[in-house]
Amino acid sequence: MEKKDSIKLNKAKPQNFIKNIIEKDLSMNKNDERVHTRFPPEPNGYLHIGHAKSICLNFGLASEYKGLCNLRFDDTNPTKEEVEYIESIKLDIRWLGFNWGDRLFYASDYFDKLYEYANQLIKSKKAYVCSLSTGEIKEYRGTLTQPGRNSPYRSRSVKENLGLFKRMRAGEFKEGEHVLRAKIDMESPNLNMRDPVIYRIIHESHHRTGNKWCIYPMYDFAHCLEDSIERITHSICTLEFEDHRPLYDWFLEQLNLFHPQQIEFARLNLSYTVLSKRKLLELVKYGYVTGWDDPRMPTIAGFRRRGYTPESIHDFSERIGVAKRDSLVDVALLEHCVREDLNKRAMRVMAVLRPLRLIIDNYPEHKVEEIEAVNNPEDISMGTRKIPFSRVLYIEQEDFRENPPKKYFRLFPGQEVRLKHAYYIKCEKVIKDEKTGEVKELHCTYDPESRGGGTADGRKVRGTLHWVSAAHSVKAEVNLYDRLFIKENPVDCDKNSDFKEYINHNSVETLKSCMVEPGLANAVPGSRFQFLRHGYFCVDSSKGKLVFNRTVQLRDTWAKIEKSIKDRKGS
RNA sequence: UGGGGUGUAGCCAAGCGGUAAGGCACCGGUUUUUGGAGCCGGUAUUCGGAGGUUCGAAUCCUCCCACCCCAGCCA
Repeated sequence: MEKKDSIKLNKAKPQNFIKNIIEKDLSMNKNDERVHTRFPPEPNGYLHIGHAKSICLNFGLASEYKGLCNLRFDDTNPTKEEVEYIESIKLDIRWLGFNWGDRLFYASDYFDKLYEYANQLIKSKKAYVCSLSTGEIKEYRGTLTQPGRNSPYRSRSVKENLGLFKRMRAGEFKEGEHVLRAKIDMESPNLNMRDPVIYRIIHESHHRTGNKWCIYPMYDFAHCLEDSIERITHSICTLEFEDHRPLYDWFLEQLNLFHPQQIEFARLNLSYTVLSKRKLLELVKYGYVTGWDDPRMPTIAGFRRRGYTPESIHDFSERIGVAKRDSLVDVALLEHCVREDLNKRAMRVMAVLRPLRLIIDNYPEHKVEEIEAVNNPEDISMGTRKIPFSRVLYIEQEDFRENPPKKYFRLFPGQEVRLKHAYYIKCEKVIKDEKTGEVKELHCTYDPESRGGGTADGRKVRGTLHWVSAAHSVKAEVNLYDRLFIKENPVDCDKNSDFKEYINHNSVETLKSCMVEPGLANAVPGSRFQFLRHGYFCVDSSKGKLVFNRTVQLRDTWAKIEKSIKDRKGS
């Protein structure tokens, strides 16, 4: 009994090290028992599934502990940022179902304050204007194994620094002429502490502050202060910032400000794709994909167009957990998450992707019947619909074999199968192209007593095929997607090769002559369906044409059996 | 040969001195008008390795090994 209860509890509340920290803080009354997180993207690209993990984490933690989560654009570098990205990021977060309320902030909102803090550091002799060139700064910094050397400008007077910094701001200098640096320790084993640059001159217009500024704060200086200003309690970021934490803490201590806690977790890696803005940008720029929202892209926009649901992405991010270990999550888990979600929600329809004509010889020529079909066997409340049935149908090419392999229980000469929702049919004759030998059409007979898919004599058939009535079906285009890369971890390559070498050049197959049941003619863009026995598909918005994108295939046991038969033969 | 991290099944991941959760994948079986879904069952004598402490170690100690991150005026 007791064991059962504890299992239930674990299931209901999976733990991770961040929750442990928060719960400990809460129990010690730290931060007045507040939990306040933030999601701080730089608007320099589209969000991907790795960001979704961070979004779910930050907003999820806030809601679980009755706290708040801010959205903050970390726009401290005008050379890389664009308004287009801001809009896409907001859209993606909303689509995921999160709400930042009235807490939308920008780092650039704090430029005045940040400038004040910098002056304060100068006054307390903790910052100085350095006039070394970029190359010289690098040289003075030393290496991983050798300590750095003090800049000759390190001992400038407070007065001189104040004056120079003011003139930097006034635009009196060219880019690179001077920087403001924190005065810490050039011999620190942590490179980040060797007098890091905290302000640099950039003569470029900023998307929000225009030409008001020509000096911009660096991440390390700005981020901790932004967090502090917003009274963030837990500042969650990825592992590569672990080395920056001492600096994060240093600024807050020097300025004696509210001190959020930085916590680092491992970023998401997903098999058979890449998750870095730089690499995704390359795919877009060089035309490997059609854009940031190409359904093959691991971007949130891509998954949306692919037919993924926000719920499935939440579920995924819950299941992968949060830890500090570098990991490569199997994309099969993500696929499982959408299947599970869509299985419960998607309406079943029949669509023949590669049509093969089938004529029922003993069915009256002009007769049309309306067959009732269940919309979703997982959810009877979704009701039923009528589908036309007639003498000439289309079935799937792969549902017929003239010479069936072992265990094949679809249609072949002499074999009886069921047409889903309709009748039993038996294959009587195969018409082939005389020259190519290609199967052109099938002639079958049906059992009028089997309407609805069962017979009075109770005889069983193994196979059930989907079909559409030729005269009533609607033509559609279907995009079948496969993984974008052929290598599980495309980034794992030696120095002289590139991740692009592992691109799967057959990652999309477009079928232009698919036949779908008539009810789909007016399907709304974005709506999702299960194509019976195929997978989940969603309507892509495109002018005039009916286009479906395959979200994910159904599990295919037969494909596995067939493969194992082939493998056995081969060996 | 500097510093910071991380090693639990094929892939994730819990575990915090009391005798290895859970999910995905995989393999059986059952059921089925989707070769889908469901249901039932199986899969780590052992936690990177070697020592040590302890009645008892994945958990504590010591040494070793492997992998990741850091030398932007990017974030």
